[in-house]
Order: sequence, then structure tokens, then C-alpha cells
Amino acid sequence: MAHTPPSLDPVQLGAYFALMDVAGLLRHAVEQQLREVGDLSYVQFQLLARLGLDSPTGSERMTDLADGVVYSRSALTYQAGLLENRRLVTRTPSEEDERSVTVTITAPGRALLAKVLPGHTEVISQQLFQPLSCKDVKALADLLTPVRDHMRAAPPRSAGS
Amino acid sequence: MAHTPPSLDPVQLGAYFALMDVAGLLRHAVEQQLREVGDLSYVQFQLLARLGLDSPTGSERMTDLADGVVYSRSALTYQAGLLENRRLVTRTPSEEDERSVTVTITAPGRALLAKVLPGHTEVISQQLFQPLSCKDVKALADLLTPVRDHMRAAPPRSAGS
DNA sequence: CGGATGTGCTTCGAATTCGAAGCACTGTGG
DNA sequence: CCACAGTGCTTCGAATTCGAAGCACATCCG
Repeated sequence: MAHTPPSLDPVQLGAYFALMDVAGLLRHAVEQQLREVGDLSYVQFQLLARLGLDSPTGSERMTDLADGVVYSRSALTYQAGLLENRRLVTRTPSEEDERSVTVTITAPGRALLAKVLPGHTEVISQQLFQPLSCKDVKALADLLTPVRDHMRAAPPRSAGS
Repeated sequence: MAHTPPSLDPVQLGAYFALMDVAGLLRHAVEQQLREVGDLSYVQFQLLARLGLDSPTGSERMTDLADGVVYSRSALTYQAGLLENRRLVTRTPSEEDERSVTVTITAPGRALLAKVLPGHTEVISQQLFQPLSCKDVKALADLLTPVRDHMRAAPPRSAGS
């Protein structure tokens, strides 16, 4: 059935390596900027951004956060602890599910997020979008969004079944 | 000069997050597969692949390897040491520059590479390329390759200058 | 109601990463 | 020839990551 050739097309290989390289380089650039301006790691920024920008209430459960971030649950616990120590978020037991923990961004958290955001977008614009036209960006988003949905739906388990 | 808006277009944001998410998820999927089949980390695989596939001689200097991989020099030293312990590569002082170290893939290294390669390409095909047509893949490569070149050329230093 | 199973989060130990400092060798200028 | 700067790699300590195991609560089924 799955007649996967032993090696990919050169075009496929190029796309694959370019994707991974761009993501890695971009992550490094972003991380450096975040560290300088706000002493934040990329994960910490992702958490603050999700709480402060995506969530209407500024709160989310640990599990929902983990679903939006690629990292493991334990790493999430660790980073949330660091953010809590710096008073950028609070962790309170959920009232409905006593086992759940609700993470909420604080006012200082929002302030720090606002402080690092301009530099962050600047790095993205400079590093990622400078060589691309508006149409290119649109095309890139349209190309990658279905891939993300596909990957989130299909866990990396055995390809069969 | 650089009138960077305080926040990115929604389209840009979507492209940015999709890119990072896809890369992260793909890295996890690939890493799991490599671990199961060959007990290799992603970095170790990259090193073996570069030595076994890209280099005609099967040898390269540490610095040249580091340039092709995003990781730091010390991480490279560590991983190369692990590969050497498993007899998958050898590290010998260069004859011309006594301070250089030449890394060479061994026969067992090539064998292991050949062993993990089919599964690797299968994962890439399934996870990354399944939702994409051939034209899409071409477009993706054409979009990302200039970005990579741009990022490699422009270090993430202060954007201003 | 009571036990079994499932879900949510944290703790634990091991592995990996990074940047800074250190060591070894090369090349250049006096 | 010798000091000095430059390059290549490794070692070191601290921080971060992961998976597995553990704990607490919720839900289901008899």
C-alpha cells in the first residue's frame, strides 16, 4: 500500500530542510530579542501571548495551554512556575474541576508583554518577512495552515492503521 | 526609516505561528521515529546525514558541521562525542591544521543511516507533504529558500545598525 | 454507595542545550 | 626568534527539556 520511496524528491528535501532551518534560525533570533528586552524565553513569551492576546479572559487551563504549545506538560509546569515566581501570572485551582489549574496573566504580565511585543514583531518582520511580498506571506500561510491542522489531527504514531 | 507597526497583520501572524508550529510538531514526530528505529536524536541524524549524504568524502570539520546545523559548538562537541562512543563516526586531528578536528562517518554509521532513512522519509511524507500537492511543495520551497538565505546572511544582531 | 478507570497536574532523574572561559595551534609583525 | 592576536575545539556550570511515575480529583458502572 504505502509505497513510500526510499528517498524524497530533491524539491521535497529542499522544502523540508528550508522549513526546519528557517524555523530554527527564527527561533534563535526571537529568543535572543526576548531575552534582552524582557528576560523571557520563547516558551514564556508564548504563554504570555496566548493568555494576553488570544484569551478574552486572560485565563486558561494548563492543558489548553499545553495544546497550543508544542512542549511537554512538565516543561509547561516548570515555565509556569517561573512566570508565577515573577508575578507575571497566577495559578489557582479551578473551581469547577478541582484537579485543574487555571493560569491567569497579571497586570505586570500584560505590561511586560506590551513591552516586548514591538521588538518581537520587528524581528519577525526583519528576519522572516523582509524577503517576502504580501502575496508570498498569504501563500505561505495558506500552505502551512492545512499542514498544521493535519499534523495536529494525526499523531506521529505508526503511519498505518 | 524602519516604520515597523506595533503589531503584525493577522495574515503575517498566521503565517508565523503556522510556520513555528509545523516545524515544532514535525521535529517531534521525526525525533520519535529516529529514536525508535536507530536510537538517534535529531541532531545526531543531521550530523550523520550531512556526513553520509552531502559530503563526497564522508568527512568534514567541526566548524563546517556547525555552520550547517543551528546548534551551538558545545552541543556539537557533545553529540559528536556520543556518536564517536557508538563508533558511528571517528574524530581525528586534521593533518593540515593541528587544531582542527575532522569528523568522518564510519561503515556502521552509514549502515545506521541507511536503516533509519526510509522511516524518516516516510514520516516527512506523511506528516508534512500529505496535505500538499507537488505544486504546493515547489511553492513552499521557493518561498522559504530565499528566507533562509536572508536569515543566514543577516545575523540576529540589533536590527537598527 | 463503593471500587475501577480516566483525567489533570506535579515531581523526579536523566539527558541535552547554551554561553563563557580555557587550552592548543596558526599566522603575523617586530 | 618571540610576543600577540586569531581560529578551532573542548570543558565547565547553569538552565531547560522530556518521559515516567506519582498524587489528587472526577466519572462511570455495578
